[in-house]
Amino acid sequence: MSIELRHLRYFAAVAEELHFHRAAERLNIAQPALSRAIRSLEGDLGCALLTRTTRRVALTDAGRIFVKEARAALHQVDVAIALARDAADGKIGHLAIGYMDFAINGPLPHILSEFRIENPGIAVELTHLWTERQRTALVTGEIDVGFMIGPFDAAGITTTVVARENLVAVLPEHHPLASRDSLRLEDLRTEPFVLGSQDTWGPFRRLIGELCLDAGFVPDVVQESHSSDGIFDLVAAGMGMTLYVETARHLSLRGTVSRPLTPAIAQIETVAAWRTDSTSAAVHRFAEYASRPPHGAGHN
Amino acid sequence: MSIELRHLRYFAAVAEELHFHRAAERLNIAQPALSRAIRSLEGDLGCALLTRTTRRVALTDAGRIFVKEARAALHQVDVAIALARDAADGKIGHLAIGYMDFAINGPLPHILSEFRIENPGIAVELTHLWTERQRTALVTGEIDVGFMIGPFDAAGITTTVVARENLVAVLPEHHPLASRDSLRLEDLRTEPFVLGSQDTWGPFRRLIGELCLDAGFVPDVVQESHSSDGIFDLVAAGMGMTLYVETARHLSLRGTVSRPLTPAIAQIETVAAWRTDSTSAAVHRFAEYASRPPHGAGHN
DNA sequence: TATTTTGATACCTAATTCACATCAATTTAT
DNA sequence: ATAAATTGATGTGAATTAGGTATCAAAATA
Repeated sequence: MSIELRHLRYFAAVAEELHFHRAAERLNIAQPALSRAIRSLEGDLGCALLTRTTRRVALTDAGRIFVKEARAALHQVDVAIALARDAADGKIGHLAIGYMDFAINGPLPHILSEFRIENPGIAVELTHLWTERQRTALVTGEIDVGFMIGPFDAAGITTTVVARENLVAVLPEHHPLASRDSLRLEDLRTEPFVLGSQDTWGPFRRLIGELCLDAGFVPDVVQESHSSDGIFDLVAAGMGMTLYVETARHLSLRGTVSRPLTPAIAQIETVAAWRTDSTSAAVHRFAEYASRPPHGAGHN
Repeated sequence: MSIELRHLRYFAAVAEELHFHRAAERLNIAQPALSRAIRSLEGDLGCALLTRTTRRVALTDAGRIFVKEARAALHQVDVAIALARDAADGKIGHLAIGYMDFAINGPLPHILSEFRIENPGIAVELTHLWTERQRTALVTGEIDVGFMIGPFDAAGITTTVVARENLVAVLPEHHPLASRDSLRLEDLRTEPFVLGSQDTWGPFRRLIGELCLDAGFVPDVVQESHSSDGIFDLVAAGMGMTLYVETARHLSLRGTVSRPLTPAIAQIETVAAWRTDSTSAAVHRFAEYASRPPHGAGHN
């Protein structure tokens, strides 16, 4: 009735052997079945592909062109099959990742570079999103994986902690307190603060607020910024000081210095999160990398 | 057992509708058959293409990639079918044409240009071959169509006359006889002749020989050349004169002049020839053009 | 003239595909 | 909360079809 891949496979074999018996042997079928299949194919096409005398088989012009195109079609099917399997194995695919500042300045680059080297077939797309925004992005499928401040509880979302860091105070380079090796939170009672904006840095702002309250004061926020860079620039400009995660040490080359807070009053968690019911093998594969204990530059 | 186009067609429909019942309707089959076919496809692939709840159907990553590739495969099959049919109709194909000098200086360009304009899908390959050589080339399939001096009789070869021309005498520009409007063959009795070489211009040489003998002399051949250009160059250089078909008038801009032979003692036939049993639709199509009566510049 | 080669045909069997009826799970409506 | 509707999966029997064996017919070869 209609043309199937079987017909193409059979015809390709006949076109190569130019001999029904040998072609049938190669296809592991009997010669009459092959003869009939080819005739049926010709019938469906409405044109002859072969000229057969009882002694010789030859391709017609149409046959010559058809084998070429049919082979291409068969190859394309093989490609489709191979790619589907690779995709199922998570060898190829697409991954939309959302991240916030602590992640990109912390564990994310390392996780990402390892992942990309070992999974070159997976295209990764990075989007900067504040923690709260990632919640909806995960649910809508806008992103497959999110990196945000923990703890992060949401129905149907699985998380794993990728970093657990102490806080540091970040001060202008020439600030009086910069001469000390470490600081207590209470020492900052009267200092002007530069912090992330309330709307985009919600969870971290709330955390800072609680810690300061525990230390017996309300921070005097003199400036806000949406970005880490903005905050550091303001600190460097002497507008005030800020609290950040340890990793900020790496960034202390812009007129700021960072000093550990002692005692270690809080551990800031950065978590990776993805939909628990995700069918994406790429996500599962990535989740493994995110769940590995941090290597090297960790702090213990 | 093995993946067939049916599976791809079915899956493409499901992937578009994301609904088994609607997809089945579009495919004109019942829903259970579709469900089973897709499961069988997934089994063959060894991976899931769809996630189905009882209420919702969604593509997996593998499914997303597989539809794309499967669609490409289906398209390639359609292309194969369309091209095979076009080839059978002679809309596309390949044509190897052999020609000798009279043809390329005569009717061939016109036939060819009409043919190529109206059959842009057929690739034409031209080969210069002397008449005798075309006989074997036709049989071996080296060429599909030949243009040569007629009559041309060979088993299994069909011919059609594409030109029937009178002879002209071609003289050096300043030759005494050039002053006359027309010449009789007898006038050339004592002239030196430049003719095509015996081995490659066999039929024409024999013809000239017979005509001269009828006129009561044997031509004094002082020079030979394999090519028309070579002959004309030798004539222009004053080595002698030659006989050629009328069409040579078009070429009389190289120090030669041509004068009709009167009375018209011979009609030189140029014929097109092809294998009678040719399966090539391109050949049949071309044969139509060759068999059309010559237009325009003909002589009657 | 006999033999071999090779594709086509006849006939039968086995596998596959499909449709109908039905089920089970889930969502929607009342 | 319960009934109804939606939707994909499953069971079963029927029909189509692909394949195998035996055989034929034509052409080349000895």
